[in-house]
Amino acid sequence: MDQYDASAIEAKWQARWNDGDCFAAETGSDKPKYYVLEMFPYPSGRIHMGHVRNYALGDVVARYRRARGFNVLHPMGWDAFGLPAENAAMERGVHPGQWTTENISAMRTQLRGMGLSYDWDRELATCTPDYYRHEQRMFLKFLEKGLAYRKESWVNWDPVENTVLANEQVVDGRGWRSGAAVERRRLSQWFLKITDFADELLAAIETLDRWPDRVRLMQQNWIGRSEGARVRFDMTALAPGGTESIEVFTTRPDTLHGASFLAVAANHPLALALAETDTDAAAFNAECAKLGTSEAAVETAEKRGHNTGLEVRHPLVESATLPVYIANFVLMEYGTGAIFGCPAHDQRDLDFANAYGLPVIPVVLPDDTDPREFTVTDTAYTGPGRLFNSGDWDGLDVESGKRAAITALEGAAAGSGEVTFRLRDWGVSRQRYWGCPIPIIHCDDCGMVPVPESDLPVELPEDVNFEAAGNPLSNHPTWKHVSCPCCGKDATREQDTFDTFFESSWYFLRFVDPHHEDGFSPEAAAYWMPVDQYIGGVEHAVLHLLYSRFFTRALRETGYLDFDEPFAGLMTQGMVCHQTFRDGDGKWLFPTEVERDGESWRHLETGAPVTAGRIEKMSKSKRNVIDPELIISTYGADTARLFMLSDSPPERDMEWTESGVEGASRFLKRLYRMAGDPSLAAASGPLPAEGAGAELVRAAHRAIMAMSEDIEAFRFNKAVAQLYTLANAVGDLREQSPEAASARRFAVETLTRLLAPMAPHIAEEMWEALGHDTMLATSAWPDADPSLVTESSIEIGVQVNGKLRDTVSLPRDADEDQARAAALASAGVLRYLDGSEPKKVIVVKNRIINVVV
RNA sequence: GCGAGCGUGGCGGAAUUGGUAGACGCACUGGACUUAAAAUCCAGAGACCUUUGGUCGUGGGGGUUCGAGUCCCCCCGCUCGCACCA
Repeated sequence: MDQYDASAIEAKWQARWNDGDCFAAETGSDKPKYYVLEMFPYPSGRIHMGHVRNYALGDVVARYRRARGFNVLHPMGWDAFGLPAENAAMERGVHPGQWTTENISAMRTQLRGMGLSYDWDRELATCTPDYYRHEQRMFLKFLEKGLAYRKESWVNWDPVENTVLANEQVVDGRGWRSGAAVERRRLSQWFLKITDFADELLAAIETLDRWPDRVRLMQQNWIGRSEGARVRFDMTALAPGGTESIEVFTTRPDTLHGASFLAVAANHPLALALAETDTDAAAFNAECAKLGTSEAAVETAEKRGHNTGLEVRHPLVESATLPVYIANFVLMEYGTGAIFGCPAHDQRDLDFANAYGLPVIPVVLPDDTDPREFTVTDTAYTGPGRLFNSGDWDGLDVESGKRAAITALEGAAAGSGEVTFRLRDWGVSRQRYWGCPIPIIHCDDCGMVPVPESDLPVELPEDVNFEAAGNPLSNHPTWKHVSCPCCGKDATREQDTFDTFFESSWYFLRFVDPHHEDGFSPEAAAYWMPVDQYIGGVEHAVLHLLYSRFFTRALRETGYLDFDEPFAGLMTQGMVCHQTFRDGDGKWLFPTEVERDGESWRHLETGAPVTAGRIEKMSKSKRNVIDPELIISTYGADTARLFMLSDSPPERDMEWTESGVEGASRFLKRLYRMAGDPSLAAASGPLPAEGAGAELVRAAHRAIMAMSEDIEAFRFNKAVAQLYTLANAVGDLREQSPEAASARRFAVETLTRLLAPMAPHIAEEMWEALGHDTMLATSAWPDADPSLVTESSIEIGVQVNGKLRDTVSLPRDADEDQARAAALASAGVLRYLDGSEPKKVIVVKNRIINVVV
């Protein structure tokens, strides 16, 4: 057998798989289905190591399930709308569509070179009208159902580029490209009513038992459900803006008797009304608006307020009144934009009360505390206890107090129990060209008119100009001008496009039926969905994964499908990291620019010393990237894939090292030599039933069992270790006999089949070398014979007083007397017994023997 | 601040319900082969000691147990998520 030539072998098998159409998902199969999906990539132009890891993981699952007899759906596509395409258009004058298409074809070639078992017939790109026309229709259905609406909201506006910026594109308050100070601007935006599903999305998290706890928790926190009460405080006199009362949300209605002030947000309607006549209030509001809500600003900002001079009545205590402040720590975005302050039991309220000399009235008494000795000065008490200073509620615990308060509020018609969520509706409008057009027409007479279904898709115009500032769709001379579908009058198209998360919220449904004229058929969705295993980066823990969960429900409400959860199993992979390097000037260097110099590093060309820095996530800015294409051309795709799976568990960050790649490559070459051993091809006799050869056969069966368990539990690093262990066992069998050769052949064949999901090309080549004319890609997984998995005798540790002193070899399942006798006769125990009887002997079958002396 | 997770050799990491800590790999050391190197193969390897044996050892300290990486309590450190959420 020749030297292992990765590129030739890999090309050969990729062609054969392709010719055999080996990875097509079957329609109408009676096999159980399995849908494995990796988060589809943005077509940036080249794959990076994160992709390699993601797809290597997914392909193991796909190939394993296929071998296990499942009808596997394993598709790939392109999340093809987005900002980088527009930037390329502006910087290089190339059309975003052309740029994207070229990138897709380059990346498709790269992915094909990895030998991933995709059903390429289902490939999709979200930027094609054939894809986005379906989501335009979905949107119109949402609109019909009241799940989409338009309203004014605040956005980050870049005054130089005349466009909205995403939060990530605002750096230190300035546009990332223009450098202009970003303005807050109110714009009419489309929203999807994800909040309608807040309770449902939260409750169903419990059913996602094959999701990482971390992600489930993040979604819970993001949705942020709070139970409490809405309380109305009436003004003592009519306030500016015709304000008769202020509504407040609280989670602690039990502390109402401790209320000593009311505070509203600086952009609360009352504050805005006051500002019209009160210059001090106006100044305060302006100051609050400037402060911003950045982490640092919040941390250092003191609690400040503006006393409006207005007063409200306490809703439950006759004749009691409270002053009303505008306060910088009250947010309009949460609850009602107003709070009542109970300084004794809320730290922020206490800080505020101390700053403005407001009363601090404790109403919750910690257990076993004397009320006369309980005071609150600097630290609010938020723990459990009994109510006091609270009239009828005195003596109640906090939970009972909350219920009593809600009952009392309802009785006084001053409030009621309420649940508030942190989750906000999803704003989907973007002032961008390279996205899906929102299928709405604005008519002066008819208002907002949906584009009739027969006119879909609303396609992006091709001839756009990126030279001018602003949205190219608005600048286009003709595109926006249409006649109103209702009255026929001149009207204009909506010129915003959808947030690109819109496309990724349903692509997994398009894959199940990629040529269906309605996007997908309910039957195909019912058969394939949910995705059995979804794999991708944890950075989508909230956004994409929450949007998709919402979208699935919205599609349920609009009759597209009849289930709730799109992803039954989720695995979040860790990042691929690499050492960083800098030269003497602190400039980042590529790993390909440096070489080892004993213990340290030097520049490959200049020889200048190089500082090796931290191991960090691969990123262009720090240049600590390795191009997958370089690895594949040097070592082959199998090596890259195997190394990705070795050593580190998939959910953890891993370090890409040259020595690690070398190790994986060495191992594959060793296996290749093993399979090419001519003595194996000649071996044809029966497998040995005893002796060293039989032990090797047993080892192979153990490997099948262990490997299967490890793959199913996504412990791929351990699965790789099983391969090494079996390979070592093959090497350890020195016996030269026909029986040994048969055993060796069986072990190497097993090894080859177990290797196939991880390093599929070389496994096929080995399989062929072993004399087979079948393909592993379409072969069944080997079965482990349970009777051969267990070893007949085991080494058991013998402890004296809990410390290991010896080991004894015992038959499996040896009884207690036998184990005890063997232990007491062992040299390690005799040394400690010193002729006397042991106090006690503990025997744990097949595990341990502990002699207590 | 709140919430969650994690601390195991030089490194990545193994270790069912508490039961022989360090599987497997990387790096390392020695040997074989070679004129030599690479590759390959074989062997070794937690630390320390008075080395047929012993002591220590899973971030630190205590506890439960015949027995603790694993369970309980208290600290220390790191990572991630959310963050003026009423």
